[in-house]
Amino acid sequence: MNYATAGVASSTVVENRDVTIDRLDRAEPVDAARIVLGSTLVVGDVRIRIVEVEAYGGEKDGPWPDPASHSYRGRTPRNEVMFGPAGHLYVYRSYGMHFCMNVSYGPVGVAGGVLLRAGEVLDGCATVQARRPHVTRPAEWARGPGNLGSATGVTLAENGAALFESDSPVRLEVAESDGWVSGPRVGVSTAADRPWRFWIPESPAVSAYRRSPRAMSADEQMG
DNA sequence: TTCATGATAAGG
DNA sequence: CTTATCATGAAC
Repeated sequence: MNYATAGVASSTVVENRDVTIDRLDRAEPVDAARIVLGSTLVVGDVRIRIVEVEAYGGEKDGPWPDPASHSYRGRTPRNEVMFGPAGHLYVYRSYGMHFCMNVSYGPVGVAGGVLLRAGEVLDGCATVQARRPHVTRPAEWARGPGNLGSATGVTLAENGAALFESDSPVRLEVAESDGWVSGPRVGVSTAADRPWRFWIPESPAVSAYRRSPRAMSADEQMG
């Protein structure tokens, strides 16, 4: 895929809460995605290193119009969290059966979210294995956004959780990733070629790229 | 490679 | 009411 670009990050230091929230509040979509990539998601005794994310923008009239975003057509009960303060968890039910997680970014009133697509289970393996009894390979426990939701046990009950508060049921510990790659987003039927998917190339938990069958290719658009 | 699954939201 | 969607696992 010729969309791929790459970069190298600077450190592996875990940032403090206020710095992280401030960075997310001011972030553009691709900045927000790079902040979240490489961080550790903590739910109970389960710790998962996020190795694949996608940036989603917001409203048609906002700073990052994105027809593939749930918030493109305005505020609804489902996407409310995307419009709230940065650093909160937006959980949605995908295709009626899976729970997928996003990290909100941008100032209050401006919608934005980073979809968590895959991760490596660092701790709580027994808990995850119990939730995913038919999956034996650890690399596949949290590969794909629906599987990540399944591995963590997160549901709509955790929607809106403050990811940087110590008493939150879902938390995020931000650290810089060693390196990253970007390419087109998965599964979206519009703006599919926008290179807003980011992943850590050496990770075995990165999900396979699967373009939406409804997404028009660049060639088709040209006629 | 295609299909069933089935909540949420938009459009007729 | 009908159709599309930030997906997955199983069937073909």
